[in-house]
Amino acid sequence: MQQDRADEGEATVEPERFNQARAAQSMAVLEDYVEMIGDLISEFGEARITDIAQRMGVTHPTATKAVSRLKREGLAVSRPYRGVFLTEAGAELAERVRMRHRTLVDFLVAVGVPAETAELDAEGMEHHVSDATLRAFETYLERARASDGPDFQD
Amino acid sequence: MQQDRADEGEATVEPERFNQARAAQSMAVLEDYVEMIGDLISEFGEARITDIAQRMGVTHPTATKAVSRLKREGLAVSRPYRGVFLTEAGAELAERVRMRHRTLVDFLVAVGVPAETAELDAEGMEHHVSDATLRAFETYLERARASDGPDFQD
DNA sequence: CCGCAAATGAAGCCTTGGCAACATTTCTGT
DNA sequence: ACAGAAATGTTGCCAAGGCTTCATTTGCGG
Repeated sequence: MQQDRADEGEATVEPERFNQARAAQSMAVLEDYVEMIGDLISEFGEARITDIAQRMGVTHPTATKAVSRLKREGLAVSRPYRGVFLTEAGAELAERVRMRHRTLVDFLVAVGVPAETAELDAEGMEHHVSDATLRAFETYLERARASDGPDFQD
Repeated sequence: MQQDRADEGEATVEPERFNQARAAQSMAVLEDYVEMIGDLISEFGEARITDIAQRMGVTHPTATKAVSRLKREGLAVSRPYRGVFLTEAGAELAERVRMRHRTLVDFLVAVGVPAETAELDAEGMEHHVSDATLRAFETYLERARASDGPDFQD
């Protein structure tokens, strides 16, 4: 293919950016479910389809489908008419997701985002926060806490 | 429905969070395309399907379908075998998206995220940044610039 | 002005993630 | 112990956003 116009140098790397964002997006739902299942297990010892569906704000067939995918990906296990449980990989992912979520929310609040908004935005943003960025947030939080930021309300 | 367990108070609002994230997600692709089309129009005076596809990192039928959706949503116009153009609403959205993207990247860099990473992460994150959060970022940037941040490497 | 390559369109397929409707299994209370 | 309710599973539908393959239109060079 010859593009006599669209190759100002960046056009070559540009697509990669979007592909990466799309990849992150495909993990997003899995992450949400895994985290939610982890929460339910912590609270009740098991995660029932009904509870998952309710908390995720979807109908139960949707939750079932998601769980199937989790099982296929080796993140969860379950038997018919029984609760859903996380595999080791699933539990690990859940923990990572939970920590990332917490860090992001704390960070947003620290830079002046209202707590409620931070919670809402974090839900969507978190899946796109890379390790490098997360580390930057953590560093920022440490410094902010150390220097007791002027207008930080933590 | 009666759930004797899953109503610790927060279970009622929880789903809303996810619904909102899902809604944002559904706009994400549109936003990307609109911004990209805006870029192409700025550069070449029109946006050709081929160029759009190339920059988005997708095949041309995918780009065509996306443009169809944009047209349906009243964000773009086009005639068969001709370039794609933005409606007023589309141009407005493109501008908003572009500014939000820029603010987010600047902000990330300001808090210590490496420039390249910031660019990559922003691509996914931006679609979930609410106006309130964006304002907080802007405020932060203003202050940081004013006080010439102590340990910020800008 | 005509042919051929490039660009665009059209059709059909896949997966994901929603949904509703219906079938089946568990569980619970009498 | 059993009937009805609740939970779960199954099936089939839809739209979005990918893809490939094939048809058509543009537009350029000879």
